[in-house]
Amino acid sequence: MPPTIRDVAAAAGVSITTVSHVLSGQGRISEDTRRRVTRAAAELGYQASVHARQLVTRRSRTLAIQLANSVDASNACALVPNSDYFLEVLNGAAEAASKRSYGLLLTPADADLDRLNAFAVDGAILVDPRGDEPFFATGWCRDRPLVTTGRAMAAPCPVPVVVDNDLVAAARLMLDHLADNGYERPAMITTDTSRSYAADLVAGYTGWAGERGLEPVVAEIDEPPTAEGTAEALGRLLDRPVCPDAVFTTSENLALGVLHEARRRRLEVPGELGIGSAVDSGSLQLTSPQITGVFVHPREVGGRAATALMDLIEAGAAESRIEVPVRLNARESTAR
Amino acid sequence: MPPTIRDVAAAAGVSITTVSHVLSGQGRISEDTRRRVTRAAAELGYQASVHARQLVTRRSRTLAIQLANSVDASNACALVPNSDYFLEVLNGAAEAASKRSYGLLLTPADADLDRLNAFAVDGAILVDPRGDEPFFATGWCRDRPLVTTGRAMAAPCPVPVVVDNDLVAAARLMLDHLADNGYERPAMITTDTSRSYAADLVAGYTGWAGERGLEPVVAEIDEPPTAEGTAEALGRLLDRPVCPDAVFTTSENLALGVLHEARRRRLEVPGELGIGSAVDSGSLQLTSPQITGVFVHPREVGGRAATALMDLIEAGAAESRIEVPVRLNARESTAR
DNA sequence: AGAGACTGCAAAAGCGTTTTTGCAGTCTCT
DNA sequence: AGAGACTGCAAAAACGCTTTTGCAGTCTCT
Repeated sequence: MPPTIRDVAAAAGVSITTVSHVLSGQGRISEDTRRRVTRAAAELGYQASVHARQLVTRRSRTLAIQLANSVDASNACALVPNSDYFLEVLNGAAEAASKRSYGLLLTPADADLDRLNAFAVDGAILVDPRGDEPFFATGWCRDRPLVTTGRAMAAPCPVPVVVDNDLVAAARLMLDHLADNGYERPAMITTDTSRSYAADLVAGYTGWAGERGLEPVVAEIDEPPTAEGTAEALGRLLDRPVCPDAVFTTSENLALGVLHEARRRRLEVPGELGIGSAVDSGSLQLTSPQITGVFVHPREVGGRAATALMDLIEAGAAESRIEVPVRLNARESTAR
Repeated sequence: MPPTIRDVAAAAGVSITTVSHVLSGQGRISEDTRRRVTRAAAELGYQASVHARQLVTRRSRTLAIQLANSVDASNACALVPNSDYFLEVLNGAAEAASKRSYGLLLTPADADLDRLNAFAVDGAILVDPRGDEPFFATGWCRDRPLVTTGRAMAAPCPVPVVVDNDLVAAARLMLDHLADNGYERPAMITTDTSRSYAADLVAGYTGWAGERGLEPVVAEIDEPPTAEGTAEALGRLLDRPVCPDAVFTTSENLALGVLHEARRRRLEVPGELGIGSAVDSGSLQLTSPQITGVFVHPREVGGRAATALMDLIEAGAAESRIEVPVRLNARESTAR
């Protein structure tokens, strides 16, 4: 049995109150007593019980974080999807949390309300949720603050803080860039539009096309997005009577899949087909040609979300909508 | 204030003992009482306090996990390094933990002992640690079990469970493959050899070279490994009087960097230079040419580590050394 | 019919902290 | 010298559960 505060008090010849005060730097304690207690604690190797402390302070300095829990290609659950974007959001959140001595808890992907409630967390960050996650159930969000990245479109209750990019504008940025480079018939490949980022991008695309009198051409692929599904979607687009001359994808992996399939079909990129990804990533720079993408500052997204959540926990308030800017990184795949 | 067990007891007209027993399925309770309590709990929206429960059970069903906490290229701390390997280990651990209702806590990268002790975890998984991490301090590992992936070479205390690949054999597998394909002067590029996987690979390489009477040529690059550092290391190797005809790297990112630099130097791969990575990854299949790698089953590594840790926590015992097999995935970068 | 087993529930003892309150004793001032 | 402020510490009340123990009352036997 590890030593308790009582053992330290006995060893130092003081009350447990005094021990607590010394170790937490509270109260008025004489220099002499302070030294005695500190020494006794060190000699016993005393470490305050986290559980007892958390019970009384009602804080755990832990944030739950759930990344759009897709199922990966091998049908294995991926708590952290294999995507630079989520990884960067996670790292941004981790960095911000770390600075204020918070930890990040990856909750089981398939956990229901009861299982979620078994974890001691002060709040949760939901990255690109749909809104049907158990975190939105009253039993969870009544007591603990929630921050989302992207809007939870199916959420039954309002969320106090939403961190988001203006992805409608991002779509326009990319499409204008394609038009500037002489592409006349951009098509779009998207994943499941039940998440707001995909919905926004599609909305941006259809709006833009509408203004120009173009017929919007959108191929939606099934979850989970696979290389085969992407190839098949590209095939559907290319088989149309009026064949698109550029493809705009909602994620980096789709863009990589499109490039791969284009190469297989001996389509020249960027000559015969332009490719642009709505989410930039380091991996888009390692291809040849390198792929154009919209950089959405994922690290900042994660960081702002974590910071807002901690503010909500500690101060009870935070900015309710945080918009992170986007930037187009033009590369070879759209330069003809 | 959320309802407590006392509120439920009052509403159902029973003692708190009975409420606890009903909700946890313990003890002998009549069907009628059971229903009354269940209804009262549901009506009040009662959720047992995690903190109180954890205090008395002394369990949090949470595992700390720390991934070789390097610093990434931009000098930002990366709790989850941008590498398929770590991501897969993490997902493997998450999946295994999820199955048994455990969560995974990413602890602050720079946390000292006191800050680590502020988190309620039942044990920790250290992925490729060096041994100087605060988890190895007596104040931590005395009370809680520890499992490592790879051997913590500088650890002050023995670790109850180590999950590892036979990377000496992995190196030989790759080198034999290179020799079979006609490469005669393989060189090696490695990261920091203070982690056991790099040390083992280097040992495997020098042993293999010694047996064949070859002079081992090893370039070690500084932490953190960058594209520039890799390019520079490759340059050093190529400038030697006897120029290597193949490069064996300790990680996927090094291999990608080598391929990139080789292309820049107009070196033909695999013709003039063979490339093999000691750690396979999905990204090695997206390059052209695709890169040969040794698949080390990272998902299984993470899964076995988490399972062993949970066994240690619940049963107090687990297999002490777990070896995960390796497999060579030969691809275009070594096929001449 | 009486002994023993069984049933259904409550009382109470923790679990190990934090924090408020209170109380002697000592200082400082007029 | 006496009032008031200040100092250094302890007592005790939470925090909200789990779990052991005990105790009536009811059954089941011989």
